[in-house]
Amino acid sequence: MDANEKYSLQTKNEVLEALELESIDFFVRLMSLLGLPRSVGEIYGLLYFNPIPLTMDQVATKLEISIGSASQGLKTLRSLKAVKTSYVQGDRRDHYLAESEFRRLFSTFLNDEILPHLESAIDRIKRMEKEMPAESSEDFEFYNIRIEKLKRLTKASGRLLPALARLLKL
Amino acid sequence: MDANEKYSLQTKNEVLEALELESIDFFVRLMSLLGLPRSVGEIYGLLYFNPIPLTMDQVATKLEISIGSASQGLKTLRSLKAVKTSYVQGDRRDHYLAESEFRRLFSTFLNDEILPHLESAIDRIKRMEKEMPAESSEDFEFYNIRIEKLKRLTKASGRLLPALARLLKL
DNA sequence: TGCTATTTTCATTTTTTTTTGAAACTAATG
DNA sequence: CATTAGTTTCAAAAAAAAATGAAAATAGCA
Repeated sequence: MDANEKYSLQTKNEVLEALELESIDFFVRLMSLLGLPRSVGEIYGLLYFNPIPLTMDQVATKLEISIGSASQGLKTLRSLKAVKTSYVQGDRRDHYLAESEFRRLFSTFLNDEILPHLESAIDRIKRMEKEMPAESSEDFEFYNIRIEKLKRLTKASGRLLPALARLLKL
Repeated sequence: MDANEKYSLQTKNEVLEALELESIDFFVRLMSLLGLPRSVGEIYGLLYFNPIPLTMDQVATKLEISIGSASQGLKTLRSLKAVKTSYVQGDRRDHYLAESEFRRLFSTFLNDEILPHLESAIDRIKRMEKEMPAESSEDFEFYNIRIEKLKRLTKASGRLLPALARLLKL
């Protein structure tokens, strides 16, 4: 089964099918850039171009992934605030819809995934300063410059995060 | 062998050792954020706090990794312009030094890893527009809005890259 | 409350990525 | 130009990450 065949089963509408495929591929790449597994990208990509909310079961069937993957993937997407559940009359299953405001998705991602690293980096640099050789030491200046550069890097990253958030007001 | 023991062999100087360890750990995390393997972070972290250029062999020995990993890792770092080789009198081996200007490292990374994705995203959106349902179609407006949002996303990302580069003038 | 549809969890399997190290290659040196 | 130190390559092994699916947990409904 080649990559293009995978999603071509149970197709009602060739036009939507093509869009869905492009969307899935698009978000698989984007999510993988953010370090998220393929299945998460597939699910988001599928939901993104679906006007009607889908159940977990429908997601798993359409993408031909296990319900375990679907459950895990939707959990990840919920935690990123990248999907919403919508209530559907007379159906007790959860129905999922893509959150199409990327701003929210990215800002959750930045806060959850990047900010903690930045904070731990700041702590680490403080520790490094304590571990510096004596000022009299031959290579003192070298180490000092290196630490200064790390400080500037974290400072720049700190400025970056809000700047990113601002630019993402799409 | 626990994580803290790994690098504590052949130590001449406890102060430098501690700094090296922190540096390695710092860059292992940073590189892994960029999707690069552990060994690449280890090598860069080791070189970053080394006033004296190291040979591939010394890198492999100090980090207790294979020469294959060291060779591969240094190749990756060279391609990212994250290390320089420096000539050492009367020694035919290559001697490696960390490029401590992060600006260069990141700008190579952005150009090599991110920009191509952005460009392929623009192509993809063009394809999506061709695959749109007829304007008369019930869900035309839905699909239209989704594609518009993708366009704005790529446009914002396009603005982001130069903005990042600017902010990284550390 | 008990029943059942739905969802989550997690041990196991599969897939992907990374590392290893020996063989092939390259190039400096006598 | 032959030797050999140094480096790269790449098939195989090891490790890490992701997916599977059955059992357990949960939650809506009668």
